[in-house]
This record gives sequence, structure tokens and C-alpha cells, in this order.
Amino acid sequence: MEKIIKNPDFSDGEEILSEYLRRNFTVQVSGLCSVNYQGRAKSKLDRGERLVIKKQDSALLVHGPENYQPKNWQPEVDEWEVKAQEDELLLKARRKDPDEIVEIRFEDLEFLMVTQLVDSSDLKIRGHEIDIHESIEEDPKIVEEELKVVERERETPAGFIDVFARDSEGNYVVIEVKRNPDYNTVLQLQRYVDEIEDEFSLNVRGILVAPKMTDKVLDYLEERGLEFVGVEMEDVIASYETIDNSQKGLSDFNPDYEVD
Amino acid sequence: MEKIIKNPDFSDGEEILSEYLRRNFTVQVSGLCSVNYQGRAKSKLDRGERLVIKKQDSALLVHGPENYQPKNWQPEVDEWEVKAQEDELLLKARRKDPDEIVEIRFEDLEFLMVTQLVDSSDLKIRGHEIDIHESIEEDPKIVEEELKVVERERETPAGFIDVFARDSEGNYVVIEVKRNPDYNTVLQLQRYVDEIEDEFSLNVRGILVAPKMTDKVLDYLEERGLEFVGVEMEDVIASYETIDNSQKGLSDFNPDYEVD
DNA sequence: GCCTAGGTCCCGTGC
DNA sequence: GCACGGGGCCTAGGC
Repeated sequence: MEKIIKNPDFSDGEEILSEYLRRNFTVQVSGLCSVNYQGRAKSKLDRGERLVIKKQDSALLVHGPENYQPKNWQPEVDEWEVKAQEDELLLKARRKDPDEIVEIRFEDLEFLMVTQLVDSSDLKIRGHEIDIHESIEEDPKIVEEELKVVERERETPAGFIDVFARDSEGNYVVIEVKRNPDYNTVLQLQRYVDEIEDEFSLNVRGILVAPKMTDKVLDYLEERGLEFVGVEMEDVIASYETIDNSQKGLSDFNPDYEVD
Repeated sequence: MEKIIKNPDFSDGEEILSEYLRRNFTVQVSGLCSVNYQGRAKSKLDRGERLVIKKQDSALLVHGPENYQPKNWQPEVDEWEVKAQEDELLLKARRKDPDEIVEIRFEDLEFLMVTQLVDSSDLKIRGHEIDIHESIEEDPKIVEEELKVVERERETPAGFIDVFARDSEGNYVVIEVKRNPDYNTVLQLQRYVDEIEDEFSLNVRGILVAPKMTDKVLDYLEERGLEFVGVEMEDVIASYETIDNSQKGLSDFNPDYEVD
């Protein structure tokens, strides 16, 4: 930990923030504040105690005591302005594109902390839509017995077909994969099916493959003569071991701090 | 600030976390850790220094040194498990629905902080899509002269129509409003128009109302016989004063701390 | 409780 | 650089 100051006054705050906000440090400020935002929308947040975090890449988060999401934020800050006044510490964070500004006015500072986090590890994750595509290609019978995958990401004038296949009777099958299917998914599948039917002048099957489905979307699908096949995400998600194999043997954590 | 401990050992960590995680406190733990997640997907995050925040409603965030978004998280935790072991401090956060678990293994603790934030102010915001709906309802001529709004959020088998209206010639008009229109928006509008045409066996107009538009989406829209009308967000966003008027005169900040 | 749709979405990928 | 689509999306609003 570089620095922690409890109950700093506004001039302490101005000094520390001016020094560290623009640099490669994680800075926290907590205290009673109000926040205005203007940009793609406009918001006001009245006085309350919050935790403000400036990350090492300049991302700014204003977190209240609850919820996953920050109350205000700035994914990337281009210009900082810090000013101690008689009755407040003003912190402005401006972003250029889109042009937006977050203004935080602290009436009272509870603490101020400067640290530096070293983390070069990437998140390895399985269970994305792309992993379902791969499972189908490896083992098409999770969709249907005797299905043969012809092509992935087949391009049509209506967009890319996730998986293009033929069934045991030789029919063309268009497969659309979605983790979270909705009405638009149905129309998208419909468009691909229409496109392939035009191309081959044949009847074409359309199958939506997803780990879950709602009754209404299923109705909408079946009204159009399209089909649904469920998949188990557990079958799709690789084991921890498999994820492990994609990593290097040793962690690339490196304790050398980069200052600035 | 309730507590701050620098470089706590694992048994300190276990003690403090066991006491405070389940209660109405904001708890921060920072240090060298690795994180596993399993639930809707499965992920591994190798060792690195991170800031872990448990909010007062049990939301859990694992923030790396960069980016707006946490590397791992749990929007709501139902069960906590904390265990100091010889070489690590293990923190498990389980959620019941969906069933998922985040496991954080600390190899080294940099600091541990317990605070309590008091914030009962709501965020006042203007510029959401709903504000455009309201502008249209108040003054339909921003879309078209002599347009009459019939209904908002009209339900159809294909979903909800933002604004349902009739034009000067008595035609039905389906209006879809979007801040950020894209291809899917066109499909969505198409869905509604098709549904209303089926329902009334009439030709129905479809208008996409948005503050911006791209050439490709416009082409895609017009190919389908659908229309676009631009609106200015500035006309939609209320002034700060208007936002102010929606607030009570006095802040409802109350310095009484609720312990538990 | 499920379902629908928006978000200052953010963010990666492909053109 | 923009644009498109996914996300462990999250979250609010209806029913």
C-alpha cells in the first residue's frame, strides 16, 4: 500500500489526487459526496456516502453501498480536474469520445488510499456461445442422431449461419446457437432458413440450439415450423483440467512494481 | 471506518471476514489471489493482485487493476465460507439461483478494511429510451404531423410495441424507439409490423425513432419498407433544473449508522 | 416467480 | 475507425 490517509482535509485530498490520479495507481476516495453526470444522458446523485475507485487504466467507478453496478462511472477518463474549495473537494473526470463528464463533489472525506495492483493473468472461461458451436462440431449427435456438419459460419446475404448441416434424410439443416435465445433469435433463424430455401429451392429445417428456452419464444419458433433442441451447458463446459491445459505451467505473476 | 488492518495474517483474515461478511458492512480485501468460478459458465483466474469488495447487500466484486468491469463477481451471495489454511485464506461465495460459486484463494493479504456507507439518495437520470417515449406521447409531431398515439407498450405475440399510433390517413403506425439502433432493432420493428398486419389484415407503417442512425441500418430498414425519424436527445433530456424539481428540497442523507 | 427489453450498457472482434 | 453482437451480462418493470 502506497498511502492511506484517514479523514483527510480538502487540501490533503487535492494534493494526493492531483499527484496520483493521472498515474498508474489504484486510488480510492470514500466520503460524503454528490455526483453529476452529463454525456450520453444526464444524471444527478444527491449527497450520500460512496466509495470512489480510480483504476490504473483511468477507469472511474462510483460505488454506493449496494448493488453490483456502480451508481456513476467513466470507463476511460481523458482529463482530470481536482480542486479543493472552502466547503468541498471537487473531482471532475472528462472523457473525450463520447464527450461526457462526471463531477464528484465531496463534502467530507472519510479516507483516501493509493495502492498499486500487479495482475497480468488472463481470465480463462468456458461456456460462451462459441463453446457450444465447438461441441456441436465435435459431436453433432448432441443435436440429432446422424446429423452431419457441413460448414460453420456459412455466409449468406442475411448474415452468418452458426452451423450448416444435413440430416439423416439428406435435408439441409440450419442451426442457430444462442445462450440466451429471444424473439430476435427466431427471426434471425427464419431469415437464414428462407435464404437457404431460396438458394437450393428445397425445404430446409431450422433448429435453434440453446441451454434454455421460454414458452413464448418456443411458441413463436414453432409457429414458423422451426425446431428447438436443448443442450446441457455442463456437457459443453470443459472441465477445470481442460481449462488448465490451456495455461502455461507457471503463473506469470511478477512482483516488480511499475511506478508510472 | 470500522477497521483497517494492513498485512493481516490468514487467521486475522478469517476472523474479520467471518464476523463482517454476513452483516451490513462494506468489506474490502486486497491481496494476491486466484479465483475460480462455476455456474452458468466456468472460469479460472490465475494468481494476481486484486481488490475484492463485498457490498452491504452481499454483492461481491473482484476487481483487477484495470477496466470498468470486475474480473469475477456475484451479484448476490447466499452463503459465505471463510477458512484460513496453512498457505491460503479461502473465501467461497455461493449463490442459490442460479446455482453458482466464486472461490477466492488468497496467498497474501495486503489489507483488509471494514466500513459502512450510508446512502439513501436515488439516482435521477434523464436520457433513457423511456424519456423519448414520453416526448413522443406529449408531442407526437416530433415524429410526424397529425400523428395520434393510440397506445404505449402494446402487447402482441411478438413482444411489446413501444408506441402504437395512427397517421393522418388513418393508417396504423408501429413506432420502435431506440437510443442505439442496430440490425436487431430493424428485425424487432419488422416483427411488430408483421404481427399488427396479421391482426388487422391491413397495411401497417413501421417507424424507427432514434437520435442516430447508420447508413447500413437505414438501408436494411428501407429495404423492408420501414421508415426512420430522427430525434434530438437534447430536446428529450430535461434540464438539470427539471431533474432537480423531481427531488425533495432536502437531502435525505441521515448520518445514523445502522449496525446490522 | 418468469419473462421481456433496456443500458451513460461494456467489450471483443472483424471489417 | 466504426459497427456488430455477446455477456456468468445486470437490472428494472409487468404479469
